Amino acid sequence: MPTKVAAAPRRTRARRGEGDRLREEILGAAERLILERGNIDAVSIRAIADAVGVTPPSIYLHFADKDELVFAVCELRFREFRDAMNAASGESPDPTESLKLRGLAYVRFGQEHPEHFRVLFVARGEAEDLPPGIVESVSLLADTSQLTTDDLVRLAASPELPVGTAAFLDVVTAVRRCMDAGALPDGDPLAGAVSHWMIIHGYTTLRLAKPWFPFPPVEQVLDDAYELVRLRLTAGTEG
Amino acid sequence: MPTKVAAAPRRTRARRGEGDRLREEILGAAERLILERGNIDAVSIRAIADAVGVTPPSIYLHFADKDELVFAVCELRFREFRDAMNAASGESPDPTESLKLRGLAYVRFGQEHPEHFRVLFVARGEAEDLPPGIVESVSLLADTSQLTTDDLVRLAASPELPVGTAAFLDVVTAVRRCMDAGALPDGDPLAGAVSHWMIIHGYTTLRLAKPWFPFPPVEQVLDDAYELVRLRLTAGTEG
DNA sequence: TGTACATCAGTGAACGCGCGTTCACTGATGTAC
DNA sequence: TGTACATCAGTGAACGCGCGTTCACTGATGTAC
Repeated sequence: MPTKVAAAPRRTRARRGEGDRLREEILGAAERLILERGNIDAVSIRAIADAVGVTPPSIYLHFADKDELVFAVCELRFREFRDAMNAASGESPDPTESLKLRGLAYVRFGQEHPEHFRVLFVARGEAEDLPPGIVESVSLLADTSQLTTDDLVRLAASPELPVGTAAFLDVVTAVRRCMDAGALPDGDPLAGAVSHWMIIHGYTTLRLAKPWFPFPPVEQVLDDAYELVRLRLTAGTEG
Repeated sequence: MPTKVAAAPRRTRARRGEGDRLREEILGAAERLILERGNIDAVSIRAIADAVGVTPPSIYLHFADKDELVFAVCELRFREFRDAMNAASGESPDPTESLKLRGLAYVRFGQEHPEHFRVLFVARGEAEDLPPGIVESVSLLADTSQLTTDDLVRLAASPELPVGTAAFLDVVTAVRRCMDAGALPDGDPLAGAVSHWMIIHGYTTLRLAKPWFPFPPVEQVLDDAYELVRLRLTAGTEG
């Protein structure tokens, strides 16, 4: 597995105080390379340095080691992912349509950035190396069903929240809005959001893994996902 | 990432004509090592040879290269996976219960053999390197809705079918049985099976990727999956 | 029954490679006087 | 305005490592006569 990459022309040296410029360029190149190649292990420090037009040791001026660099890239991409979801969601004033557009954006993100998607949602989660702050933010999910829509919006906007949790809270809020509008029955919006996530995620990952399989069109899955949320909200209030 | 493994005691040499014995041992060790470590790339030829108690070149007596070995392991494990599904499914005479048990076995398989699961269902599917025979078997799925339950059973039993396709046909058959028993409405059992697969797969992969997240208990997901299948069968006959 | 020989399951040493990371350094840029 | 100097963004060469794979070989096992 060769890791050669068209080397960028030697870049001009940053001026004093502009050291962060290289940091940004490294992040950009790493992101691009991860996207191009399949595996994150297949992207080497050397390849990243080459792409930026710099020597490998320069990377260590900005990141302690490879893990720190990979983590930084993920954070960045997770933020972009969340923004994409919210942008798609905002394209319709109708909460039902808005939730479906959110699902559509999820599927599209997986299709268009399969490697970043893999890093964000598929890479094995180790119990030992939890993202910082995730434990607190999860315990906070415990009683979202008591919160109003405004509470949820405020919560999702907290800057100290891990971006993954915030992105999930956006979905909870979207479900909650459907309930507010009377489009979905009252119930626990978190349970509904989880159901939505599961089926959309299943569809996205299976399409990536088995591209030859005759999966149904995305519109049908979005409709099914919506009805599944209804099902869960109803079942939840019954039980 | 060290790849050292407790080396097995030097094994006794196979007798003439028993060359396949080593082949089996290699497959067993490879399977075990893939299961232990996360990544399949993290399992080296050397580690496998060590675990078997043999030198690395011996591997090449039985497999052309590493890819061929990995493929053989997957085939083997896919068969075990399918057997596990069918065994679980057979534990109840009730078709509804049987379908749910099948889903439960899927989730359990993912939980208990996360790395094999990853290899079978998560690894990126490249359009160029399709498993042999998959194209024919997929085109064969086109009109399963016309087939009787017996037809489906016979089809799934065809020995020349790729084991993945066969395992999926087992699910189609399970859905079809629910229709036969009147537990589910008439419709396209293939569409129902895909829906079932999507949500169960989504649940399984998300639990693996985000072990800290408060996902609902598996029983609830199995119930939801069943109702989702009903939803799809109904929607399919309407549209 | 004894022996020469072909077969075949493995061995041992080495190959070239790309990797992450370290270390001593260089030379342009800005600052103090 | 001119110069000595500290700062800092990088460089270049090398480290030790594990990898997949190759190649010439060895020595036990079975077979033919």
